Amino acid sequence: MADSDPTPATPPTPHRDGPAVQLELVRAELQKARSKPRRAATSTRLPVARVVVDKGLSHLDQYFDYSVPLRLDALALPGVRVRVRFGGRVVKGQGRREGGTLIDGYVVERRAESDFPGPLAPLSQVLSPEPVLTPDLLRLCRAVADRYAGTLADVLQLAIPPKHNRAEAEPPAAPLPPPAAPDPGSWSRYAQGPEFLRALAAGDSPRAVWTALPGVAWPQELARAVAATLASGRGALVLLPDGRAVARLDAALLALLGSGHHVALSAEPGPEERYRRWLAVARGSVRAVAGTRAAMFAPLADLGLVAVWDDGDSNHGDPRAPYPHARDVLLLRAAETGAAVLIGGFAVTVESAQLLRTGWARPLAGEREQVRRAAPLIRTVGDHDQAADAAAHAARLPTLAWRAAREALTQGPVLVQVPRRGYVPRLACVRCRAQARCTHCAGPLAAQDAGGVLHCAWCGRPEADWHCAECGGVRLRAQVVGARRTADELGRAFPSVPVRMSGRDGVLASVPDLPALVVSTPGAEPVAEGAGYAAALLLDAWALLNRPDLRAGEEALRRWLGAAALVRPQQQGGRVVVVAEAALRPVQALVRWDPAGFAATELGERAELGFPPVSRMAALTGRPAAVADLLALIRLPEGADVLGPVAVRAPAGRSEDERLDRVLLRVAPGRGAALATALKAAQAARLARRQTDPVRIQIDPPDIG
DNA sequence: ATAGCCAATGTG
DNA sequence: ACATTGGCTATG
Repeated sequence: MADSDPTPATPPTPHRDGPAVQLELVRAELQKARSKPRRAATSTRLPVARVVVDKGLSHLDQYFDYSVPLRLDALALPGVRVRVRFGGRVVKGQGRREGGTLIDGYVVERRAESDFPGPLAPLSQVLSPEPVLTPDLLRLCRAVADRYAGTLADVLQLAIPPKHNRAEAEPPAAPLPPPAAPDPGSWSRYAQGPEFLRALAAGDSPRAVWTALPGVAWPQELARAVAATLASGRGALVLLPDGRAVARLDAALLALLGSGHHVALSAEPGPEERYRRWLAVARGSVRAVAGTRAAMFAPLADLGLVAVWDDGDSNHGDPRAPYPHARDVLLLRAAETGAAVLIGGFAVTVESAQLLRTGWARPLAGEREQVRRAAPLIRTVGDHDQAADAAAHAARLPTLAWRAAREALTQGPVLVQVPRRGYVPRLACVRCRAQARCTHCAGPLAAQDAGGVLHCAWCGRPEADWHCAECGGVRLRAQVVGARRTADELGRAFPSVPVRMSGRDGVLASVPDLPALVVSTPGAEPVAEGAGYAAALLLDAWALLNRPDLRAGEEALRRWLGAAALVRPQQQGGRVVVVAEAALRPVQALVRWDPAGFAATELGERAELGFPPVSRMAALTGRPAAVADLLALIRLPEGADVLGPVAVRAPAGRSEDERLDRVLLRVAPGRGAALATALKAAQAARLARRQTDPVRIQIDPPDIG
């Protein structure tokens, strides 16, 4: 059929306009004008290119065959980026095509013939000879698309960075020979640590959930795991929640291995450098990657280890369709390649607890004695006890916190964690902490700037004389005081001590080992040089715990552990004061430094209540009619629950008809794949019926109120 | 999505 | 009789 393709060869289309390119174009046009349209000279051996087009529509999630013009025969190899004409019309009688738009795609296969009965359009252009979509990467992206009920094109967009000519023109570097297996280093603090490294170096694939001991050794420990894997002749991939963490592992890898064995893949170096490094991975020049979530697709061949640090951090979830999660993509890769798995952090997620419970992964944790040796002393204090000292009282510090800070400040820096950045004008009852809500619509009340009159943030009604619906109290307080104001107040409470801030507008990587108050929002805590912080105060802990989220407890503990891990061990005077009720489970888990136990308990509870990750869920969000339409089309797997729909709050300032509904679908463990398939089919059916009002589909949504 | 095709509708 | 518009369809 390709032989009968009568399409004339299309002149190369410039993707960059320069004088030379334009001249070439003119020449080509002239030639076309002179000669009558003639049969395309197509490649003789494998004249058909199977192409995945870069369009995310779910009913277009299929391959399209194109003929390969002779001039592109040698270039249009599997994996290369191409440009094709898409959506044109066959001119009657001639079987010739015209119109359509040029879109990008990738060759996935060269074939002798097509099973498409109609005439094939020719490839318009090969954008670069670089085979970026390798068979392994294609298989992975397909698996991710299926798992998340998304399209291959959407996933490819996340997996393959935009091309950069300059970087591509550089010749590939030869890979270094594997390094020697490292000694265990601080892994010997873990009973199973040295054995884990030995197994990696020997080419085995152990799988572990690693509860990291407090301190700053984890980048070195991850680096050793990478080095051990490289020593076995295999590749290693480590994902971290942010650029700062990537920089730490990068430094540890450099120190352990020197340069040339690995690359850091994060947004920081800019698109060209990022592509250069990605290419170094794709070309096999380096065998180890430390990166942020986009690196979850890094095209490492012969993968020996996939690792993720702090998998509870929300940065590991990609916010773009189809919303893949770094940990889960790594687990897919491990299942496909048989690679070893290391899921590490100070905290343990319920997802990791489930891997332990099923026996799929083994725990890798310090013995009690090691924990005692590494962890600071942790004290709780209820937040009704306010320090008598006037300044401390103004800074809302309980006596114990105030004393701990004052003493520790003679020894070194003190970390103060406050749970959210900026001023948060949400109000709560001083007495019982219940949130102040509108009597009409139950929306949150907010303080109007000067006058002090309360208004509902949802319906805008003023609330003249508020009293607490729970306890009848009449006094309010701001639910969370932001980092800036906390810093101001602490500055007044400790006038002789410098105050530094780390948060949204400026994250500090580290602070010197000198007396200072370091006010930070969770996740932005700087590392304290030297021995670590002398103390940490975890303020307004109740606000973290009261978030209306299934994960509130887990998330609060994760954030506290992250801060507490930066404090000196108890023997060196390290102290943590958490301002929260001691009876609460996450608080107890912090005091006992028992993240794994907490996660196991939490998992048990989720199992009882039928919550994820024990059951699998999907969230459908969209306009009510669209959600109902999709719901009507879906053929749910047996035993599926439909929860909702409930109205989710319309984006601020939008009108009523832009209100969104959300439905949660819940299936038993093991039915997740069936649910994804069913959703994808329903979505495709909707689009085929031209119901274009969008519905967002999220598998395993990270936040489900 | 999006371009192209056709039929229905509107206009001179 | 012809132009304009809206719905429908396939995309190689």
